[in-house]
Amino acid sequence: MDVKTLCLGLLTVQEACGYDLKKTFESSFKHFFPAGYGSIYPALADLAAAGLVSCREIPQIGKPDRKVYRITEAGEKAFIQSLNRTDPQHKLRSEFLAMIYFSDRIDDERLADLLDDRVEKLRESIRHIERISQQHEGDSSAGADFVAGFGTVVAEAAARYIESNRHLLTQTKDMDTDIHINAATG
Amino acid sequence: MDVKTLCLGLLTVQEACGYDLKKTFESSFKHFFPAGYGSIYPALADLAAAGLVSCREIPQIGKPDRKVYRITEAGEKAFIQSLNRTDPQHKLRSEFLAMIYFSDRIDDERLADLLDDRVEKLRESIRHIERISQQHEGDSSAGADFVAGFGTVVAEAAARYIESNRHLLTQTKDMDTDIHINAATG
DNA sequence: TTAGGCATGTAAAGTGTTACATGATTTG
DNA sequence: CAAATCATGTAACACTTTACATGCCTAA
Repeated sequence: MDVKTLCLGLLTVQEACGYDLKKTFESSFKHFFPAGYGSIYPALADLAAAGLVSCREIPQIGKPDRKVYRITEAGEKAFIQSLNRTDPQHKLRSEFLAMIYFSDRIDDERLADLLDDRVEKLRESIRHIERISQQHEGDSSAGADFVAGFGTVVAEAAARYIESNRHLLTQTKDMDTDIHINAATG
Repeated sequence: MDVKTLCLGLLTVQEACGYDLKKTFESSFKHFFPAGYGSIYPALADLAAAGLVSCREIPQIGKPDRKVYRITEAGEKAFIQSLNRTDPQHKLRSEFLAMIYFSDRIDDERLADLLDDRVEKLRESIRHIERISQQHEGDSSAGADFVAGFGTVVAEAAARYIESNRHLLTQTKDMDTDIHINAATG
């Protein structure tokens, strides 16, 4: 399940050009599978070379030709196969948590900024998911809804955890050392 | 904040060889920053070449020499700097969610397996964190505790979300289409 | 007039993953 | 007798990120 396969999957729904796919990545996949032009365009070229998609060039004025990709029968098969073959990974790589692990080496002001920023990014992610869910209102698939809900729930849990436990990290030590596993209900 | 910087950070606490560091990655960082020998050994070599750590070789019988790395003053400085310079990322890349997005193309049996596996991995991760927290009982830093708690809370939220909403993905449709944002407690 | 949207890509650098290669000692 | 632990690393591969390169149209 790399960017290539994901592009193939999106093309099972609708034909699209690289620019379109990038927008879909930005809206629906951003919170769990980010991708930029640098991976999408090469992916499409590879898929075309492998015969899994066909490409039709639409001339435009003042812009590069729009290359519209459409999935082939071989592509459909390959995608279904990849859904059944792959053992899906779920990888987190958090520089944020790595830093916090060393919080005793960070002064309180900087630490507060780090925590504030992270919470703000989580809240922004939640807003983003809400926004796109409203746009797709009604016409979204069960999978899309599930994935959006997952992102919201996990981001909320993370944000609440940070807010409820950040006091444990400040160097002004008081003796309240309980970790609040159950945060206040939002 | 790459593997290199993280190794440097661990060496601010205690001198260690590559093998030791790998164990620390396995125990404390596994759930948010995995790393294997293939990244750790080259990282140590780079750090030594840059003069950020020194290396002392201890001869052993029947094993390769144990290379014990100790941080230098330049290394301490570089680490503190990296804690203040870097804008920390927090990246998720989930093939699992990508697959679920296309759940309407997956048959119910396979889908159930995918969801079961993910929940089991989340629970295993929670048990893992609990286990290592008990081992470090008392002598762990505030940062380490915070990061462990974060992992637990987020994994629990994810597992509960999956359990509470998986019925929405099965193709045997009943008309109950509510997303359960607030899952059952405990 | 400036920012943002539309539309394509390449090239190099950076990083991580996986497989390979070796081998004694201890524990079950 | 098999598996795990200790202990090192390299090499090839995969993949992504970032910067570069181009340029018009539209809306504020």
